[in-house]
Amino acid sequence: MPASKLVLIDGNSILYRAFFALPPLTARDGTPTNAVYGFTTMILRLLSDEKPTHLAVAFDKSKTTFRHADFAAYKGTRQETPDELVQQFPLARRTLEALSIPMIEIDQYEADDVIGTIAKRAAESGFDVRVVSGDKDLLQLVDNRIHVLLTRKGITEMEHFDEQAVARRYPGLRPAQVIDLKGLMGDPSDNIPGVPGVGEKTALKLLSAFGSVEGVYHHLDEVQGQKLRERLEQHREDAFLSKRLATIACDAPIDVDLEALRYEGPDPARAIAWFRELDFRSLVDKISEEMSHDSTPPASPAASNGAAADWDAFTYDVIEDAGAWQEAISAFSEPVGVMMDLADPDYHRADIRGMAVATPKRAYYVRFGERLELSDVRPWLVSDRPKVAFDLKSMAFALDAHGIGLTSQCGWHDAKLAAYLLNPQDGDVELDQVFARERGQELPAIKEGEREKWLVYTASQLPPLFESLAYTIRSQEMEQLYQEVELPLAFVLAKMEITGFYVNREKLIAFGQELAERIERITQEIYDLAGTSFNLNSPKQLGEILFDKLGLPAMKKTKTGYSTSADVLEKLAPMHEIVQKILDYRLLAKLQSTYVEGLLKVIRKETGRVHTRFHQTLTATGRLSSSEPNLQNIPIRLEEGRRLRQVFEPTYKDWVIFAADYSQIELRILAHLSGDEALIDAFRRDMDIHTRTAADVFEVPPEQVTSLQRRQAKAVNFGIVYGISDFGLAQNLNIPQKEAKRFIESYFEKFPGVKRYMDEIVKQARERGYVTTLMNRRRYLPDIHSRNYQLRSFAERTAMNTPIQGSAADLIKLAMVRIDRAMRDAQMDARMLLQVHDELIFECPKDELAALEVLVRDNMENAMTLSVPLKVDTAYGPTWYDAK
DNA sequence: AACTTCACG
DNA sequence: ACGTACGTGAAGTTT
Repeated sequence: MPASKLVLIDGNSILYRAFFALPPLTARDGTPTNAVYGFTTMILRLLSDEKPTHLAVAFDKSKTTFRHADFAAYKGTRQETPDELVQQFPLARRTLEALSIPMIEIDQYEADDVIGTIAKRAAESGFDVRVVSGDKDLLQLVDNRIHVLLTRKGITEMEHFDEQAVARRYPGLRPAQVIDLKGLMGDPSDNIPGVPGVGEKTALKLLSAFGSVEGVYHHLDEVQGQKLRERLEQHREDAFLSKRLATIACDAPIDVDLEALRYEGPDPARAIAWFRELDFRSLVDKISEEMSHDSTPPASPAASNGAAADWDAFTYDVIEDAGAWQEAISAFSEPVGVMMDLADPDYHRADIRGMAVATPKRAYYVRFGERLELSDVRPWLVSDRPKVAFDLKSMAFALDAHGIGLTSQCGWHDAKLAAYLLNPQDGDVELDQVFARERGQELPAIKEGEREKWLVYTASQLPPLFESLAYTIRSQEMEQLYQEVELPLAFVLAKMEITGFYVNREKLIAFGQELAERIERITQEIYDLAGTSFNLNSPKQLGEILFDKLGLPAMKKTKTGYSTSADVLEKLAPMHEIVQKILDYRLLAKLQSTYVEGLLKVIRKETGRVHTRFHQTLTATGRLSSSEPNLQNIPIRLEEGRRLRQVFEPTYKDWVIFAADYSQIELRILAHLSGDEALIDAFRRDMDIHTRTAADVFEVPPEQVTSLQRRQAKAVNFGIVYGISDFGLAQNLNIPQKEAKRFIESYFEKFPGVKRYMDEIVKQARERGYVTTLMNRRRYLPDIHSRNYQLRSFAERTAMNTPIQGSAADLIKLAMVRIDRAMRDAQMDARMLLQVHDELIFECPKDELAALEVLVRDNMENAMTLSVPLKVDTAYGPTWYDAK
């Protein structure tokens, strides 16, 4: 049994040291945080290095202490504490609260005295004691059980002093003599006088000869040097006063039970939430990481709130009949974690074997079979009893196959959605990553034969996980976004995935055959022109043919060789017949491999439909993405590709495909966010925005805008939304960079509000470390402070783009939730099929078309009230192609 | 697994 | 002097 180890920290001293040692640092609201940051990193370092069993931080309580009664000028030369530091003391206290570290302070005593008193008492009780400070005075406390750690240059580096180390630092000095040393030398920083003319060297010599201040004066006549003797004589009072002032009171009236200082580790959720508030991003990661590695007691992080149950000791009951099920659920009052036991990791083809239902207190595995069917648990699953899942959409999908339709009324929460809102830049994260990051908890690996136990254990941990996440969601004002948008949307998306989109397989195959013939023909033509056959799909081989064999000029290089991208080939097209054919080949090959073959692979035999997956927790901006197949990038720009849309048909004869898309949604949002008068005016007048932009930028009447000018203005508008650069615009328009620069300057002159907004949002990103959307969706931009130009510029463009792109995502998501609800209320048969960022696709019986049009338009246009109107265009037809 | 290219908003 | 447009997914080649 190792001895108990008490670490005592001199809070004031460490905060001062950190404040002066670290460069200015602020939280998003401008509050200075550098001292707290240093203080916190130092404490975290101590926790991992020293592994204390007991811990406390001492603070000075009041400005005056018993020492001022003795000597009014004590610490009289101290500069006023800078305001930036004063502000950080309350933050430091809150930090300690968040880390569950006790604080101690006693009226009329300094932190030193508190530390000295407790240190001595603890040492007597057999503790190993470590005192942490930046103040050398504390060295007087050193003995064989008490060691002192003094900060060195930085803040986390510590010098460890035991008795030998003190003697090395002050040759021949015993710790108890530190006060005598101070008595003779004085200490300008505390305005302790000492004996003038006596410095460290002299004082040490005197003390090695006479042992103490008292000894020195007792043997004053033996002191070498007349001048020194005179000075000592003259300042006898000062010497004794100085020694008294330097002496730490180890008998302060403190009523502290040492056991109350026992340290069980912080509650990671609390710590992380607080560090987030302070914008200590690196510490959020660090604490998650450290805690996930450090699961051994006594520093078990979550032991204090009983959150992290012990895996080895974890037990659960198995429920196999309806009676046991009823009994189990009737006893739950708090939120229950639920994990479905799917037979296949792919939720689109998964069968439900069982279900884990658990809280940290009671845990069950529900096994479905003859005595208990899924339908028996249906009432509970759809009830409003609070339940926490991880990835509700997949659960809703799987349950639908059993006739159980979850809705937003069913009392569910989704920890995955909450985690995504807090850290969208992490992408689609798995359960274990969320536990590690949010709770500092390492989930056990799923071992052979322990699958059920793993599911039940994990389910039991979901409620506390969600509680942490929800706390932070609320503190970041994203509750509405979570409650009213993302959570209900999960059910809408599940339904859309379940519905799927009917694909006419015969048409698709016929289209593929047509493509195959054309590809065959064009391939032969290219080989003839090249004089050799090669792999047309290989940019490397193609580059050799074009640039080496045919001697065409290489315009651009990639990491690995010549670039053969479309924009390069387009420039080369006039120079050789082969180039256009290669472009044509690429177009056809893309359609064939990605769309015809790709789509054929994912048509479900049973339904004749494709069931895309919408990823709700993936993009950094809040958009959805779509995969297997991706139905958000079906060709439209070129007629050749657009024809693919003819294979997407309604499920039933006499139904139609109905499409509704927002007109210029991103520029309208920019108008709203920036408040730019010209832009707002343009939208209020419902003008063609690109023509209006061209008229302003090129200073011609709108009627006289040429098609080239409009095209260029359109590119400028895109550039603005993306976070413009002259280089990017030049590249896009294939014009000189200088000219692009003139366009941009001219744009900002005509739309000064946009310029102001762009400057402001970048500034805000720098100050807060993140940007937000209309619904408070947040994206962190750590690179905004990078010294690397490229990274910093990228972060700045992202700062400009994300509020626009993300707000558009908020808007259409909100519209989807409302449309779904309205369609259900109206008991429509029509179904929402797809979302493509600014448009929604439905299939609809012809006789519902008029009602659907009104319902959809109304909900899309009025999803939010902005300073410009929102405009929606609609269309319908027998196939997706015709809904234009 | 990384790279290139290209489809969409 | 630097070297980019914002957000995605899929296919094919090369390493």
